Formats: sequence, C-alpha cells, structure tokens
Amino acid sequence: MTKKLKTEIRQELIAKEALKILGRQGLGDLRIADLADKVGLVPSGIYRHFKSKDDVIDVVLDFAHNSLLTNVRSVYQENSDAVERLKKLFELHLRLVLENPGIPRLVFSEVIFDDKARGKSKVIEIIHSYFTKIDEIIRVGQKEGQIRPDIEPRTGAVMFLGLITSSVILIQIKDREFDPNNHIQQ
Amino acid sequence: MTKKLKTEIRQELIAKEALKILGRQGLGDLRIADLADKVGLVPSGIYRHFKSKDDVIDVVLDFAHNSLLTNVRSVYQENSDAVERLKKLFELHLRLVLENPGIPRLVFSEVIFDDKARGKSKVIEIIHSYFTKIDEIIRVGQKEGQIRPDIEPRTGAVMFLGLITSSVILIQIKDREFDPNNHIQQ
DNA sequence: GTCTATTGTGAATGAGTATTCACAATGTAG
DNA sequence: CTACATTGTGAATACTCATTCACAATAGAC
Repeated sequence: MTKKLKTEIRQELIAKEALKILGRQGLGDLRIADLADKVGLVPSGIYRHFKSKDDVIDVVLDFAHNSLLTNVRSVYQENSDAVERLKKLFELHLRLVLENPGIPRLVFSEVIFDDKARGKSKVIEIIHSYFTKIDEIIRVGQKEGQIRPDIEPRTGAVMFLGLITSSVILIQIKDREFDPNNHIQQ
Repeated sequence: MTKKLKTEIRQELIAKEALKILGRQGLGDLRIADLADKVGLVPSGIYRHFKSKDDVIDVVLDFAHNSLLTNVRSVYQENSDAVERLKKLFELHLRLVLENPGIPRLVFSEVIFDDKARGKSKVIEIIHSYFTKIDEIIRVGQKEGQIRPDIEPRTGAVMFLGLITSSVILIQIKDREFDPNNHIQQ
C-alpha cells in the first residue's frame, strides 16, 4: 500500500500532477485514473482528497490565478515605468507558461471547448481581471507620459494579450524553431 | 419519416449544422444525438452519411481550411500592396470567424484540448500553412519596399496572427463591449 | 500497546454517448 | 409495376470514465 499522507500534502501532489498532465496532454486527456496512477494511488483514492474531478481543476485554476496576480504585483514593485512594466510582465508571463504549459491549456480549454457552466465563469473572471490590470498599467503610463496618449488603453491591452496568447499558442503547436524571446524586442 | 435525401446533400446539411453547434456550444457539447435532431434524423441516421463523428469534424475542418485559403488567394488578387493585403486579410478573416465562430472554436479545441492524434495533425497543418502564407506576404512586401526591412517576417506573422487570435478569443469571451473593428486601425 | 480517525484499496455502479444492426420506408431504374 | 439499392428508424450494444462504498491498513493520541 502506498504511504499514507496528510490530505493537504496529497492534495498538493495531486494538483501538481494534474498540472503536468494538462501541460503534456491537455484537458481532454486528464483522467482520474491516470492522475491516481501518477501519484501512486488507485482512482478512488483521489476522492479522499477531492470531492470531484472539477474540484481538482478548480485548485489548478486557483494556482494559475494566483500566479498571474503575483506577476502583476511584482512588476508594480520592481518597475516604475509603464513600458518597463509591460515588458517585464510579458517576460514573467512567458516564463510562467513555459514552465507550466498546463495553465494556458486549461484556461483556453475551459473557454473554448465547452459551453457548460463549470469552471468557465471562474476562468472568465481570471482573464477579465488580468485584462483589466494590463489596461490599468497602460492608463497609468499615459497619465505619466510614458505611453502615447492616442492609444486606447483597451486596444493596447488587446494587443498585449494578443502577443502573449499567440506566443502561447504557437508554442503549443510546438513549432520548434519558434523562440518567443526573439520576438519580444521587436 | 424524414424525407430521404441524397447522401451528398445530407452530408452538407449535417456539416453545416455541426458548424453551427460548434459556434454556439463548442466541441465539448457536440453530440451526435443533437446533430441528428437538428437535421431531422435519428442518431443512427448520421452513420448513413459519415463513418464516425470524427469524420464529421474532418469535413468541417476541410471547410475551414478552404475558407482560409480562399481569403489568401483573394487578397493576392485584389491588392498589390503588402500592407493593404494584410489589412484586407485581417478583415476577411474577421468576417469569416464572426460568421462562423465554430471555426476558431474547433481549431483551438483540437490544438489545445486534446493531445490524441485524431484531427490534430490536420489542424496543425492548416495553421502552419496559413502562417507560412502570411509570412510570405510580408516577405514580398519587404522586397518591394512596402514594409520596413528590419522586421523579421516571422515576427510580423506572429504579431499578425496574435492580433487575430486575441480578437477571436476576446469575442469568445463575449466581452460585449469589444468591437474588433475599433482596434484594427490602431 | 490499544483505539480511533484518517487514508488507501478493489470491486461495483451508473451516467453519458458513440456506434451497430436488423428491419422499414422510399426513391428510382428497367 | 417491380425489384433493388439507398436512406431512415428504434432498439440494442459497447465503451469510457467518474464516482461510490464496504473493507483494510496505517498513523498518531492516549
């Protein structure tokens, strides 16, 4: 029998493993049985620590949400120039999704794949809040004269997110030649 | 009993309806039973015209592929300036996905949701070929001096696709205030 | 060391859905 | 009008998975 672990520990292990699977195979291939296997349990064991599969996903989403907010906070502290903040945020975001490809996969899956309620509202909240914060950075930058005032903040945010998402998607497609870092400067 | 129709006709009706469902509800909610219902058949009826559900999806993907290629061809014929071509292509693309939201939903689903073989390779081919063609437009524009030569074509293509995909995604999220057309100019 | 709560197990259960198949209706060629 | 191929039907069938549950092992409190 697998060693017994406190439920907080197991939860964490399970969530981490779920994120890995999401990164490698996507939400469509996330099975409770696989997950259990990877953490050394039988399927029913998962249910000692999570009420349902959706709950596992929820925890992963929370992790993603926190990571994004952490990044935003970080660029506010470490940079005072808006353009610098955006650059830095892009860099942090890229690092985050490169290290955890499961995050964008999960987020996009929830948005695009399925219309059912489930975690979708949660995901939309996450994106919306992130979007608003980017918008905010741009506004501040304009007020302080670091960004051209004739750019609509929303448009800027759209483009910024666009650059991010397309990079992420291209990475997904595993166009191996593609190195996002090359493109940041331009 | 529902009127009997030649299989080519029925196939087309089924594929069209599948595209509609994909647009409204996403790949995760595409059921053979629903599909049958919408075209006025019972589930087993679908199998008179398609070998499997994946085959239905394949036909929809073919439709998407053709549409994209048609757009590219069109901008080559109607515009000689590269920047104009890109603008026009963006416009056509936007129109296409607005009229057929099922196309981007399906494409993204296949790429992001699932790692299984299935149509994925087909989707990757589609995106890759589209990407290459955008790259091509930029190259030609540089050769003829309509686009700054210091931009890497690949980078340009990334940004262009990025703008497109982020627009599409934002539309998905149904941020109602969002009107992509506002942002094209900027 | 014993007792009890917690965690792990293995075998069902059950829901959701694609797919198959024998049969029925219908269109069409002759 | 008849026969045959094509298309539609309804009832199985089969599969994949999440989830449940009674039971077993283990850890920690006393």
